[in-house]
Amino acid sequence: MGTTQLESVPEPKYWHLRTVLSEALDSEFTVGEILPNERDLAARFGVARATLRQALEQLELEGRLQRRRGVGTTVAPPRVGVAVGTEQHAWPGAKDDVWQLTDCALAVPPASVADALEIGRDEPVHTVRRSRVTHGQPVAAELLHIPQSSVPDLSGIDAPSGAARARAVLRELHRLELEGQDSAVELGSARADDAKELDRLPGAPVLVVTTRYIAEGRTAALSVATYRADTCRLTFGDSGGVEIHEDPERRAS
Amino acid sequence: MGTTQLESVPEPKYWHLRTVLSEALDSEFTVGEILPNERDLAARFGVARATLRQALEQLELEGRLQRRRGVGTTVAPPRVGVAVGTEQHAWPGAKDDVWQLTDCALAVPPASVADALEIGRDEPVHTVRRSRVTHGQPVAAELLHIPQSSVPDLSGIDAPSGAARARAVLRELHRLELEGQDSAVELGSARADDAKELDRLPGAPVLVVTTRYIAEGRTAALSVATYRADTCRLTFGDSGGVEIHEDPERRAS
DNA sequence: GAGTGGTCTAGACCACGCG
DNA sequence: GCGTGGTCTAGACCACTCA
Repeated sequence: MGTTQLESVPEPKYWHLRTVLSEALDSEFTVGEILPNERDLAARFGVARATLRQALEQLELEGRLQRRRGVGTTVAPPRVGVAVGTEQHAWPGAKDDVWQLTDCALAVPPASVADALEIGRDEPVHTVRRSRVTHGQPVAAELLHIPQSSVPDLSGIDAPSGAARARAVLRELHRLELEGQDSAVELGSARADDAKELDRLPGAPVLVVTTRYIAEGRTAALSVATYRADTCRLTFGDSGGVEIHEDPERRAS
Repeated sequence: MGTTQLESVPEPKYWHLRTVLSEALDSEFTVGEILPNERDLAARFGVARATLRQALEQLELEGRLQRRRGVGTTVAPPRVGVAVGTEQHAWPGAKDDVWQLTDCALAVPPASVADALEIGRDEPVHTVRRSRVTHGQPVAAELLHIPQSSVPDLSGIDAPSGAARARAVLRELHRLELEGQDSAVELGSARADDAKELDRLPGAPVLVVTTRYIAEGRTAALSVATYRADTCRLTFGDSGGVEIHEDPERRAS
């Protein structure tokens, strides 16, 4: 390890502070423990509160800290591994699915969704809202867009909205044969409604997972799932959720 | 771009500003165009520079803007899709691999890497450094950790380091039969050296992809790849890199 | 050297959770 | 009502790029 040396160009205070705090978290704090408040910490390190906050923001982004207004700053537990892709593809809402259905509505989607579904921009689609909870914590909010052509036989469904309607839409969707799926992950920021569902403030960093479900040679459904970036590690592949715990900043290499 | 309007709303100024700027980017700017400088923009919207910067930071996180010290703020192109997982698993460095080998060294890895490789914490491993370039831009830096037990037959390799040695190590690794692999994605912040390679400042948000390569019933290699979160969309599955372009903030839903 | 974004300060007030 | 983190201000200076 031992890398701390004089540098021709001094690093920013907040960055140095981040390192110092990070090491303190490793050695002197336990998960869930409450840190001193920001004003005290800033005074202790002899910096302005804004500078201290910059360091805390970094650490929060890295999943080391959790801050809550009106409460305080606590040491975060290690990120939870959340399986988002498995070897065997499956429709959303298949059995042993971890999502909770919350709502369903028929409406015209944003243009980007219409384009991905390869439908007209004025064509309404069924949009199922789901949420995902792990270890008692909300980790993701999802909008699942299903064009009417994928579920043509929805007659006899009387529920105009709500979880009952969502179940009916998914049941219809499952009649199609799933031919494939692919996903993309990118960084985003939580809109107000997602933020609320994820128990975060608007603008909080999220990992946006966009999944296309292919059936009958076309995109039969499109999922846009918003995961809390601070608490989640998304796992893909054979052994979803199993213990890798690589440190995302790799301080000690 | 509108002028001095900022009506009193319950939402924070910087958030509203972000929305206003985002809409202006959609309608009044083209990719690569230079925005007015921060001092002018702040004055135009009647806010302090720090507040304006908070809005710009959000937009940069979302991949809408690119800021460079000494130069200015420009409108970013859409994120590039980067394939990081395919249906057919393959060793790193196999043919039609997009990575550039830069270096290789034998050293004791960080504890987290040793644990993931299921080796002793004092055992040295070969660490290959690679970088990935797309469309002329650096998008990722990787450390590939290979325990000595995976490449037992490295005699006759004289190069003590450098790309030549890296090639030799990978060639040896390919003699094993790859049985499986799995990946995890999480948010991190760039260390100084990765930041330099990615042409970003330290602490820049990155997507850290950790991949375990399984051979002979154990973890034969561990890759920790750091992707620029502002410019990349990581794709998994059948049709890596093909055109989905979901907006990560989904403004218009 | 001029102009840009990046860092930092020392304050102020606000919104929220909880007793 | 009090303490917390969240927002905001109006400055200052630094580091960098480029003509």
